[in-house]
Amino acid sequence: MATEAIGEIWNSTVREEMVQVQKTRRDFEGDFTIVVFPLLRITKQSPEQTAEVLGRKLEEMSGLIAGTNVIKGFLNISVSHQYWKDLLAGDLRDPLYGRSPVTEDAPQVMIEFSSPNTNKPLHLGHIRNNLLGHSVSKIVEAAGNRVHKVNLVNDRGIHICKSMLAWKEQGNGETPESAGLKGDHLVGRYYVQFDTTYKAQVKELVGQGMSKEEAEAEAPLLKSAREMLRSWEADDPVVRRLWEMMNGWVYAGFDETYKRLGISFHKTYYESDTYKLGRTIVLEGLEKGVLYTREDGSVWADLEAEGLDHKLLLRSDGTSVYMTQDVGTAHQRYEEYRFDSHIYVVGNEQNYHFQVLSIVLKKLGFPWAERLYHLSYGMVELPEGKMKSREGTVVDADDLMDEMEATARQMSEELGKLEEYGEEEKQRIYRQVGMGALKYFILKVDPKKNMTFDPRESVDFNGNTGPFIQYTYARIRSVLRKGADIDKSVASGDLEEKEASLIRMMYEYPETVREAAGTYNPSLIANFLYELTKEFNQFYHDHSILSADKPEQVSMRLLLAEVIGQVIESGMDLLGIEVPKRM
RNA sequence: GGUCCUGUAGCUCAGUUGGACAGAGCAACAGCCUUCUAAGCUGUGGGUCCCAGGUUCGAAUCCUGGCAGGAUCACCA
Repeated sequence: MATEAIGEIWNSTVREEMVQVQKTRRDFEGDFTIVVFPLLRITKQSPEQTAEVLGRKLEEMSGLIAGTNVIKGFLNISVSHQYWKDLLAGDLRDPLYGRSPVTEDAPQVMIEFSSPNTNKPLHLGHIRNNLLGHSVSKIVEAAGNRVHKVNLVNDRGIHICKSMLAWKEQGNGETPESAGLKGDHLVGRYYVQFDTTYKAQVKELVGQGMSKEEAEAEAPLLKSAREMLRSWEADDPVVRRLWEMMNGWVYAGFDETYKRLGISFHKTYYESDTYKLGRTIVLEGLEKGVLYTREDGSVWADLEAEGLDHKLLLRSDGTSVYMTQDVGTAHQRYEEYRFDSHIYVVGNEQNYHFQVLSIVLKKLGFPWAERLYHLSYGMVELPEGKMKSREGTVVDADDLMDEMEATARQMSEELGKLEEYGEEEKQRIYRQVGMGALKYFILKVDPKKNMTFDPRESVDFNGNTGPFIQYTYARIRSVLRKGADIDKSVASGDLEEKEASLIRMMYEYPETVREAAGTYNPSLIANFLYELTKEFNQFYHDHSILSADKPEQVSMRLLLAEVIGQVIESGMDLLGIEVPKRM
């Protein structure tokens, strides 16, 4: 509309992007602002004049505009309160507001996340991965795509053999039941056990005069692990049985952790099934001349034209490497799903890998290579530095969740809330609040950034946190319970500025969801929710809802509260966070 | 050394396609619970947006060059 107005006044055509419409900043009056600086070349007038003239024209043209004001080169437009009221009584009441329907022929998005190793329990880094993957799946789905969540379990290899070996030699038949431990923790313990014994052996060999490198390669324990891997690959039934048993323990443990985190997958792939994939494709590429062979028989891709190095694709013994497998699984998944895009949620330490993967697939002639997207996230660091499993400085996922819930309980008891509720309901609320704090803390940060996590202080329950948003939601539920018999359909009181501002904020929700889906960035939604919640809290503080002056005003404010509750619920759902009805 | 990412208040982080005096929370200090939940609200203090150039009416944002931190460059996954 603004473009038309400009056309009429100054008799020239302007392109859409020359007219910048944005949200008016808080300290100025108005809802939307047009920045007129780009238009000056057309208008040949001062910024103030241009804005004045344009403002008057727009007021004439549209009944929705209640007024305009000009400050420097900024034309602030106030939208009529009637417009906001209509929005409140209309679109905003839809529980699916902000979400696009997923149709039969909607684009298909495949998203791979979690991807754990079966030799140790999940830690804080995995939590970030899992939460991101889960939330992005929800967001992408809310934007109208068909989403397939998949997990690729790294269940084979020398590292798995290490814990198997340690258990075999020193485990005395211990099981999760006999040890009273989650299976993944038990297996993780043997992985550490291996490392300890291995280091002792290396030290001893060095003491006997061996060089460190030599000792590391010659330590009998490592040799046994290699031997075990060979037996595994040769399908040795004894080794396979041990492998299946111990992996079974780990899966049971992971399932528990996943359940607690609230995440799930449509399909799980296992590397033991896929590790040979990709070989055929690579050999075809070799025939086509896209790849080359070295003297020893190994197969390589030359990526120097792309500014990268040479990359190994098949070992000299003809076996696959990680890259080869990923080429294979991507191909397999494309054949299976014909995905329109494929997101890999993997830490930024693998940026190079995914850069290469995409190039190699393109070289091999797959047009869908461009549809792969690496959602790369930063590391989670502790105040004292990086987490190192060998130094015991990892934050275990299960322990962390325990702590969060315990803190939620302690907090709640100190505040003396929930006293009249049953133990079961209390438990549920502690869980929701504790997990809400954890999830929100991680998701509110831009994925690509490294973040520091202080288990003692960082995860707070005040301020820009999950519990703050949950708390606001609980208050909304409370006021709705008390006003349950008030008719919300007669909502027609006058809108105060703060109320209009809340509606305007919600007006931006759908765009925020779209943007978050386009950039795979849940933090946009988290920060949006915080802004909205904070604004509502302020409103709630100095405006009474149930005892407003006029009945229609009570009705309107209740409706407003209800709608905000819905948006919070919807947004938190996209983050994978539950909202308690009371807390 | 090559490539990629990051650098904003004491700390943890926001900052929309370049726009108005750079924002929150935590921490510190001062207030507010007989009234819909005080996990809340109000106020005060706190900034060379890493540095230097450039583009622009306008730069935390874009470009170039530095500096600092992180990741990565395996016949590991």
